[in-house]
Amino acid sequence: MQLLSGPMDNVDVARAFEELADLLEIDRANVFRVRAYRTAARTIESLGEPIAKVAARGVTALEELPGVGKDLAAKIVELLSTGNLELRRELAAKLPAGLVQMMRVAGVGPKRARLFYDELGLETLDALEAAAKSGELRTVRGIGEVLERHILEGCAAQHVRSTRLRISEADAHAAPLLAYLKESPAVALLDVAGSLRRRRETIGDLDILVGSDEPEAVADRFVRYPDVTKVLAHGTTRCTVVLRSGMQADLRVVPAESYGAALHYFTGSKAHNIAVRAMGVHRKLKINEYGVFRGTRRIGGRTEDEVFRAVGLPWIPPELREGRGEVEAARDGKLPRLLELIDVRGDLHVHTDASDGEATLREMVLAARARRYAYVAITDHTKALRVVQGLDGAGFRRQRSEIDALQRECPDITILQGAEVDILEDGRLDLDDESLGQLDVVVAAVHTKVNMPEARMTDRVLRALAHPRVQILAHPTGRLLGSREPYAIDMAKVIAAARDRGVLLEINAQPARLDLSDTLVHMARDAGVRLVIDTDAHRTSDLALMSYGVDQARRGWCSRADVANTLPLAEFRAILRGAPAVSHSSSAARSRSRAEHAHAGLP
DNA sequence: GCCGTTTTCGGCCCGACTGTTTTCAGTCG
Repeated sequence: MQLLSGPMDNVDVARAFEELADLLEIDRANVFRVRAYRTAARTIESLGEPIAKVAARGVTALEELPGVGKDLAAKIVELLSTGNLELRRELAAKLPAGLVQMMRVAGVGPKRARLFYDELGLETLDALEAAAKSGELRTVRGIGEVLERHILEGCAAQHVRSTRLRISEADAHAAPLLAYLKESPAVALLDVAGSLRRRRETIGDLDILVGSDEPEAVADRFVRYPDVTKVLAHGTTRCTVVLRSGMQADLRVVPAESYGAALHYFTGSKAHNIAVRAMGVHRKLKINEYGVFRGTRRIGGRTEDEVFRAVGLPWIPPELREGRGEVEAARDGKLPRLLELIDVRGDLHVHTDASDGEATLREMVLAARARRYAYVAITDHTKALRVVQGLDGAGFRRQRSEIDALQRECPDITILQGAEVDILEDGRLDLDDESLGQLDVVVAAVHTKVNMPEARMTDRVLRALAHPRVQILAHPTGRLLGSREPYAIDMAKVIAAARDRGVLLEINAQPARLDLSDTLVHMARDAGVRLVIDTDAHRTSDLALMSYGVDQARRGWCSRADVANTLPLAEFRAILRGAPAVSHSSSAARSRSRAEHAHAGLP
């Protein structure tokens, strides 16, 4: 952690607490004290609003956060006001920062890092690597030839730090592995668990659960999977391997009567499991991956539902299991009824080869129709985006007549003409008002000059939202997972402006974007902002990405009512900002009505 | 360091695997 010039955000505060937890662990502090710092770090990182805002409401507001008490609330205030912590300075004075780096090496935890420092004086990762190479490490009690080799490999891996994969990539790796396991007659039950089942936007490793009476046979088949490059652990109920992609995969095998308990346990998250098990403790129950036990008697665990029921809860969808209040909401009967893919009736952000799409207007519309959508908005780029050959006013007028012709051919889906209008550097729109007025849907987005300071970027977007024709703000933070951080922008202000002006905020379903993030979705929903889920499709196959957007909306606690493109067309148009009181063109109205009946499965 | 449907003190989720030593500590999830 460094002293920061600007104010600390939630991630900065969470990282500071995590680092403190590492240092305390090396310092042999009480394990529960260490855990308290980690719990608070998770709470803050997944908070729906800036921690500074909570702090501004007073120290009591901080203490109301789960896992934050008097002491940690004071430390948050200290961090926000000074950028550092007295405790951290004290620990740093006696423990080199390199010890925290050493803990990142697989096989090195707090105990060994401390041992290497105390006995060999190792202070950095490089020193650890050198000691492993020279054989010096083996003079430490508990370190043999094998651990020395593992640590050496771990040091090398630090230099090519493996990153988390996008969820779509993890899906692509998981599917063939699951199919391979399913071929074995020993595999009775099979599910992916972990963060992939919770549908997190990025995935660190694959967790696979099998129900079987022949665990050894399943484990043996798993480690023989052709894509396995390394076996890290090979036990009877648990195996860990590294796949050719560099991704780690864990297998756990349990008997069928334990399957639900194991699925719950391995789905996580850790914070969620701790919350559920704590409820079990109150009821004098022991919950582990083998079942729910009262004393030695198993009282449940064949299904997940039995686990939840044992502690008096309804089943909680995996997407909500992040320890962000879902257990309390379930207890109070306040879980949202999450939307589903089948609820989506249209896609409102679709490109064609008129700008940077790969398919023609006709191909995209037919592909949308094949998904049984009631409506689709064609939203090509405007001309300021030079790299993609956007359209100007004349271009959109030409496209309108093409759309009208195609609409006559395809009465069972309503084709809306829209645009993804560039928000210029000063917040003006890249299309004249008259042309904007001709469009059915106006989607606005920032694409250029993405490195502006926060105040200017925020003003820029707020000015665009103030334009009466802007109806949807696309990929609001501009992030690209793994390659570009979100713009510096005050999303609390953007959300408030969207609410006040009736602008819809997009959940962009592209797996590299998933923008808004789950916590921002939650924050927007709480503020009463309506969302739309769009694929930003540039080819027909992209329309299938809608499921990733739905996953993200579910992680943000959205029900159908929170997402505008679950509405029938007439209702969707009615909530669009600046919508006319009565619908125009009678032929369009007729075709809309037919399309909606088709979607609802009516004659 | 947090927290309260038994508690303001005394708990805190729970187990598997590995490498090492020879009964277990450390790490990991």
